[in-house]
Amino acid sequence: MLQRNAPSSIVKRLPVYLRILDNLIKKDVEIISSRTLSNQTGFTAEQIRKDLAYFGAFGTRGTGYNTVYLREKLLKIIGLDKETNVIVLGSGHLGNAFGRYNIIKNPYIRVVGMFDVDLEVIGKRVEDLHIEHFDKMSEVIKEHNVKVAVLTVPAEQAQYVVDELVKCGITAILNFAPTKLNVPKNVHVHNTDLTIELQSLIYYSSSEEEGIN
Amino acid sequence: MLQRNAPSSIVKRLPVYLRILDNLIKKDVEIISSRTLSNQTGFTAEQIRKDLAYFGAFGTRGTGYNTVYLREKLLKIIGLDKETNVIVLGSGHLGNAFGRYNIIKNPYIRVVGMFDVDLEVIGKRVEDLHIEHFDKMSEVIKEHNVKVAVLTVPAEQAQYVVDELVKCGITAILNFAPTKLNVPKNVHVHNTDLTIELQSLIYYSSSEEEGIN
DNA sequence: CTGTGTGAAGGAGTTCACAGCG
DNA sequence: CGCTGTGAACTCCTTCACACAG
Repeated sequence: MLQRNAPSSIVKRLPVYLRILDNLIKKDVEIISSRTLSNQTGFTAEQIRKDLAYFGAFGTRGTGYNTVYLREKLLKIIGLDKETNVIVLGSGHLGNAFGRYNIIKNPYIRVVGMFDVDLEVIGKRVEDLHIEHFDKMSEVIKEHNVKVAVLTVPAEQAQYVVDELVKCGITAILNFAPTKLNVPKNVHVHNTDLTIELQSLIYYSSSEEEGIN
Repeated sequence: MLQRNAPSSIVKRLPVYLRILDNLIKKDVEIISSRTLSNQTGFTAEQIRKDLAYFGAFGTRGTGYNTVYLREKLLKIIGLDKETNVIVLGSGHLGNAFGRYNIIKNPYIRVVGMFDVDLEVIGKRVEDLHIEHFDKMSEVIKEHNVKVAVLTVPAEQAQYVVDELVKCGITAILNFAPTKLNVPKNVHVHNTDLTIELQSLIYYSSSEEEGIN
């Protein structure tokens, strides 16, 4: 049942459900229907039911989903039922933002290291962390059994850093560097390229304008 | 030919091609084949050809694509042939990172305003900008004919800010706030939620581990 | 009688295979 | 002969329609 090969189209929606459940539980809502979830997510109710049903029958017919129960199931499915340690590579503006970002204050996810090569920033404090030299990376990865890394180094250094990460046993990388990373098949990379996001958005921003080239 | 309703699956790849072309042109490469582009992007060669052919026949059979010519076509298709002005809402860590990010040093895109409500940060300098109060937003949007906004405010304020943006004529929003935005159909929203990215990545990070619940 | 769970239909996007042009 | 351009096949995902359980 709890495979790790669910369609990515489903996987990327699971955290959305999780967040909404967190909010609902905070407001002491005990039951939620797929229709209400639909309103809050923008996904269709059928799709939400299919997504959840993919992992098992978590709802009650005629009633809906128990928020607390569903949340626990989702945590387990995603792998957030136990704390996940993460490291951040690169302490530029983006890495820094990431190290301080709310994400991190998420109870499930903990940043256990930030690394850079710039001697000027090494030793500086970001929240309760000190920026360390890349050299220390493998040590920290072993110590905290880290499997997930956030990559915010310049494009030119990205592949080198990734090769090191892979050697250290990292299996999932959130890549902000504007370049294609080559990794073994067992390593997952999510690319989040701000330039690309913005540029593809610009395509849509000029809808009303001229038609022909 | 130059519609604004190309499949989003294609649109999101266009900026990737553009970046590679920029790099190639910098190295004085004049011709590129879909196969080589495939190696550099990870997309299949067929897909690349389909993508480009969607907008017209830009290549030369038996040879490949002229880098400079293709780049110009892509710029026009995306809408980057003329400078695009952008504003950033929220000057927290992420907004700040964005305001300073390379993106911005992209010749096509210019950040013409950063806004916040926190009196402590208003007036501060980010690169060559001063953070201004939200009140000034509509003025700046009109002055620079801004259509694109980057939203990095807290989730609770996001919808309010978006409603204002829409009133001012913004048609495309890059949303980093972890919440669903309600907008008219003619406004495009791209959601980039760092928590969600990271959480869905964690799903894949634990692939080797236990199987059943 | 409400809302979930799900087979079946439909649609979108990708891959295949090859025709067409330089 | 090489590489683009493209119909056709295929795969994946979403939507529809409804059976089914509380």
